[in-house]
Amino acid sequence: MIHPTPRLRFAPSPTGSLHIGGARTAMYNWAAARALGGAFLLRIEDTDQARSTEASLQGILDGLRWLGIDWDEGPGRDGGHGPYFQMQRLDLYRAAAERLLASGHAYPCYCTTDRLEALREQQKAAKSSWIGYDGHCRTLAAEQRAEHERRGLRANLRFRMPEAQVVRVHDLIRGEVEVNTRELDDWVMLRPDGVPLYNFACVVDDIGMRITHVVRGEEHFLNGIKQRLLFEALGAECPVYAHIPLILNQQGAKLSKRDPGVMGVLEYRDQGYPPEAVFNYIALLGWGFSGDRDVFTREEMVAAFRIEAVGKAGAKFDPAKLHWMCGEYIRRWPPAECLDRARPWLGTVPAAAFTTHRAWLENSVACFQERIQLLAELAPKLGWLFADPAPDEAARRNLAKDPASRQWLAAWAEALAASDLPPSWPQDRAGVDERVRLPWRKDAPEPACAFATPARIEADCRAFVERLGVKFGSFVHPVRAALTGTDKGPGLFDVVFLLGKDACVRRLRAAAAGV
RNA sequence: GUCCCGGUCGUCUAGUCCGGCCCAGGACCCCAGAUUUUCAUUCUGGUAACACGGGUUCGAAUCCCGUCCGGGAUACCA
Repeated sequence: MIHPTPRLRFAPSPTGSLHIGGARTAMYNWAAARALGGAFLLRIEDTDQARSTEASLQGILDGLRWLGIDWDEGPGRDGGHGPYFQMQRLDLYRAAAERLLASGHAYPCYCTTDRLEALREQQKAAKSSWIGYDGHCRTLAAEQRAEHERRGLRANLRFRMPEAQVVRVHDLIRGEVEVNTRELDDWVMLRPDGVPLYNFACVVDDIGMRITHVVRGEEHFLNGIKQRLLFEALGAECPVYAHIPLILNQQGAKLSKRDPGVMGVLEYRDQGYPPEAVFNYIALLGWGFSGDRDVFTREEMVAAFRIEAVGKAGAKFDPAKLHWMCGEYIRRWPPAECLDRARPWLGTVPAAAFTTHRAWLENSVACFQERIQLLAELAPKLGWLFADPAPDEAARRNLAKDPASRQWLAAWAEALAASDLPPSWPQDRAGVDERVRLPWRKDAPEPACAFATPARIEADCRAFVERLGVKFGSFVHPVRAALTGTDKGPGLFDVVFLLGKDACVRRLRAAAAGV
């Protein structure tokens, strides 16, 4: 037969947030669809009415969009195979159920929940090797059914599984696997109220939506067997299956939203994880780009992705590598982009600075790009730019280390007061930062600037320190402490350049005076 | 219990299909060193793995069997 256009789907139930596992499943389906030149659709499996919520739905859609996983068909994008919400497809399930009832593939079951529960208890208590529905209503005669109906009992519809039949499936991940239907029971397809259960709705929709490949978590492997039989019963061709291994927590069990350190996709967004880093990291959970590369773009992933290349073993989620990945991306951004991206987390930065001191802000951010892994880490590191900082413990130590340092600070304050340092925030820095891009690297060409550049500040400083007759290092530490209130941060001459004359002089004098 | 799947450095993995190029490569983490005014970045180096036992073979991480360990499934959830 002619190969149909590949069509893959991600089919979440809106009963919670999009977590790492779901995101990866969506991503692999998406990447496979793109790689195969097919379509990626989103179907919402909202048949669990008790747990489905609108908020969850929105969260899942937002999470997917944030990661850059877009869908060709689904909510908000009609592709002619909708509706894409299962609760809007009830008549389709009803019709399929009628057919299966007529063909004998399905039968009504009048067993009560109580009886079913008792049955399970009994099977467990007896340490039965087999647990499941006993087929009580499987062979009900027509008159018995009529009798039950007369008494007002409402039936579930069950699928009649073939007895002891070996079903052979080819799974893209697992290869050939045989399962005996003996292991499976007659499962419920449809509730009395017409709401379908997972396996049934899934198959009816996969047929209706022309799905060709199903990529999902391995917890669905046995469902795949049930579904294959249903496809056959409905006279439809079964899609190709790929059951991918689970993502594991630190203990090696299925990753749960309740595991410590594990968050929903949107929480990563809110904490300033770059989406492409999260995407990149998640892709690596069970799949490798190549033997020697871990960092790649979405496009590169699509070009390289093959479902069969996904591993068989579960992967543990490692927050440390995710953080590294985030830093890796942040460092690569141009400062302007970093500033824009970090804007939502820069609430403590005076709003005016974004318009009047844009370039200065970019320079400031640039000085920290190699020092952060999450965008949320930026704001706390920028405080000293706007207000004279109170020295932290390390800074106090550096200030107190050498009693003579107060004289140096005072002396350098006066030297700087007489120098051509750029103006301090919020004074107008008139094109200074446009001309001098930070962080300054010693091999970079010296830019033309009306004010002292980091390179000149350093040269002057070294000469000054030499005249003073002290070790450069001993001089620099208290200065940094006085200027930034801490012992870490960008190169000191970037700091002085960014801070400008007034602020530097003021802080050095204050520190010299022991304030 | 039963069925299914898995098991290469602490972690993610390459290599496994078509045995030799692997006394096992890359990345994260960790450690040491270099650069440096701190931190960070960068660079260099290091520690560290084929779960175990048999078998097949001239030769096995790669093939076969068993054991152990781990995970998943066994719903009127998805």
